[in-house]
Amino acid sequence: MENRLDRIKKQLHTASYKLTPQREAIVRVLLEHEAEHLSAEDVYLYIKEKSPEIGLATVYRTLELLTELKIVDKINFGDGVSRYDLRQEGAKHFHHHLVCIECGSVEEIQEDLLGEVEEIVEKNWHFQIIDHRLTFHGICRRCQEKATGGEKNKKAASI
Amino acid sequence: MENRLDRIKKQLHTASYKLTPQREAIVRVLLEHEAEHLSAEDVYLYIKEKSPEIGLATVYRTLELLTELKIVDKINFGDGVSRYDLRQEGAKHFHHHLVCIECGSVEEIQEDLLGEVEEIVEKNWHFQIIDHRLTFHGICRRCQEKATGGEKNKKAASI
DNA sequence: GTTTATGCAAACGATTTGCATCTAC
DNA sequence: GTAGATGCAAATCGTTTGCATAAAC
Repeated sequence: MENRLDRIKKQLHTASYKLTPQREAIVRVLLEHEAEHLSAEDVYLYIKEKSPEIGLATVYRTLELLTELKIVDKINFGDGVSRYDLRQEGAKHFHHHLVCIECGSVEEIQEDLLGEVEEIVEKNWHFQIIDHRLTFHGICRRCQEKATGGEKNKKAASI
Repeated sequence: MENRLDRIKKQLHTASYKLTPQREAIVRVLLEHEAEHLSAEDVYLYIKEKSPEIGLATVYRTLELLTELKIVDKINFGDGVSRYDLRQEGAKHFHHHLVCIECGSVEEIQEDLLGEVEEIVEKNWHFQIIDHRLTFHGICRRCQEKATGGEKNKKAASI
């Protein structure tokens, strides 16, 4: 974990960006909450606990910076908020997501399942693929089990 | 085309929504600009040419309505604007998109290329898929040709 | 006639920006 | 010392909402 932080710091340095405590704090929060899909506001609130003087604008600016450097990926599940996801180290491609339309949970698939599909697209559409976004909308395992158990929970979350 | 409009009108009627001229105008615009990926503002401007008294709020409300009825799909390419795409008649799934990071053009893939991938996901992740969003980011054919100084690549894109 | 839809303007929330101040280098 | 980064507040932009009026049924 410490290694990973250091490597990100080096990336910033290499790209000649200054290493401010705010930037470090933001990266730390992302590392500590890797499984969640934090919005800028989420990151801001986490940091505020320890460093109350940070500004939301700085969070936005830093997240944009990290997106440019391909350290994080900016995703949008259609709810009007951008979320920021640490990219797996060395990952060429963005991972996939499973969004539950019942409970809103988001699961990640790290494997790249699109190899064959991309070959087809590159060949038949003459499109040179650089990255992809794949999200499945459906019912997660927990909600499936809930549904078959008792037909009560109906907290629809439409996208 | 006229048939399609009528069928959509019937869908509205069946769901007991009123058939207002505004709603019809919005559907017409969507039908006339099927290849584009119109934002609410785009739709608004197109309609304004012929019916200047329409309000932007009505456009938003109608597009939301059409999304609920699964007549259109709401997409987001990450530029902060929602776009609305007519769904192919009878399509169970959302079509795929090819977004060019050079020129910003958006191409559509109507075929469903995810059959096998979805089987894998349902089986290995126990996730019941209802719909999907798949977007490839890369370089479109035209921009590739531009980059290589006009290298010819005449193979037909057939499937 | 009742219910639903509309248009307008105001409200809203997420994100961006201008600017004076600060800080990493 | 200087270029770049920050914090704050104000501005911006897409979208939603309240409400009185109008139109579809």
